[in-house]
Amino acid sequence: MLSSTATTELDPFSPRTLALLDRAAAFCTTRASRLTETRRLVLGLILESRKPAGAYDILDHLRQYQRNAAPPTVYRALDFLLAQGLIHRIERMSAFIGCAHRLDCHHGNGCGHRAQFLICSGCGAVSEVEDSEISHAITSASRKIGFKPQQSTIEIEGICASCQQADST
Amino acid sequence: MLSSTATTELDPFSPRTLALLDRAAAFCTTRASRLTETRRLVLGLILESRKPAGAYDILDHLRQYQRNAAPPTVYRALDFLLAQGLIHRIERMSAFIGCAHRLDCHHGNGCGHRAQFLICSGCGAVSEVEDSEISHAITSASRKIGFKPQQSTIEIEGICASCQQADST
DNA sequence: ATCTCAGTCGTTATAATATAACTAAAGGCG
DNA sequence: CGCCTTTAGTTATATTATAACGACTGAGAT
Ligand SMILES: [Zn+2]
Ligand SMILES: [Zn+2]
Ligand SMILES: [Zn+2]
Ligand SMILES: [Zn+2]
Repeated sequence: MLSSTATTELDPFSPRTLALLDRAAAFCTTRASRLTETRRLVLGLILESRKPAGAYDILDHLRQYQRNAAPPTVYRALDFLLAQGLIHRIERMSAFIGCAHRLDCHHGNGCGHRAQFLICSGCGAVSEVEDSEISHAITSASRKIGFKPQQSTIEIEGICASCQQADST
Repeated sequence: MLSSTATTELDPFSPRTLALLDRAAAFCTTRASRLTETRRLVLGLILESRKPAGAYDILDHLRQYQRNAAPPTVYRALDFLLAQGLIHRIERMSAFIGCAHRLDCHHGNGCGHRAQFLICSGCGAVSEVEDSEISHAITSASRKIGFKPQQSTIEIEGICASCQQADST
């Protein structure tokens, strides 16, 4: 599930991932939270994966760098990363992806967001979008019945643009 | 997790549930699918529960009526009921609820629908709604990036109306 | 009537995901 | 340093879900 583009034992990540990890480190500094080595490795492994990474996939890869890693090692790191908003959990897949918004956008760090996820059943890729129309519709539908929404899971399964092209050839 | 309003060993369900089971049986007849005794029991147990029922909760209760029920017994019944659209799986809870639309509405049986679920973090109740604004927003957001949506998981966690009242007293 | 095939179910074992509980080490701070 | 909080190691276990295989059942076909 995780791609294997590791270069060295000591610094396994691609330049892109390293840049994102630097952003994550800076972000954690501003929040006075600690991106420890284990947490950084877990985030890096998630960012390297082109598909959502399962906890035990992450564990397998983590063990290349920390021999004695165990399930709690990974789940604690995941809990931390979720709490910081650096990753998302995809419920339908029991798997985790990096937050595109937190690490990739140019709106500045720390702004909250309400994301939706488009899951391609062809290639398994998941893309994160932030559509205000969906968010508003959810808020308004909730209000209609007196429900006070706090957190949403929006996961849309279907076929991504590139898989549609691949099919039509 | 399941309420215990069973009346007799042989016919454990409330009048309301019995009526819904009758509808389910009629619905299955129209589709030439078989609502067997085990499947009927599992659906009944789900309908009796005021909260989403986990597979192993269902199993515990099912064993009162079928001593040798095992996990596959329940999961097979759940697979069938999901395929018929008689229940939904709530991903965030790994649990199952009856489909309000299929069994309760007056639009006639067999019409598909795109439901959303409001999960109360106070009382654990889940209500199913069908909001076209949300559905349209999802379709339109998907189209914007060339994604072809097929199936959505929309789960909104928050506080239901009655829990809000309870808090404010 | 019996054959056969698909669908259903019983049974056992195991896979996959996640957490509890306790101990030890590490880091911030007076 | 000594104290306290956070983080991590370790073992065991809980929770959710499926694989695999054989037996039974019931509806048509021969
Ligand atoms: Zn995000
Ligand atoms: Zn795709
Ligand atoms: Zn429904
Ligand atoms: Zn409530």
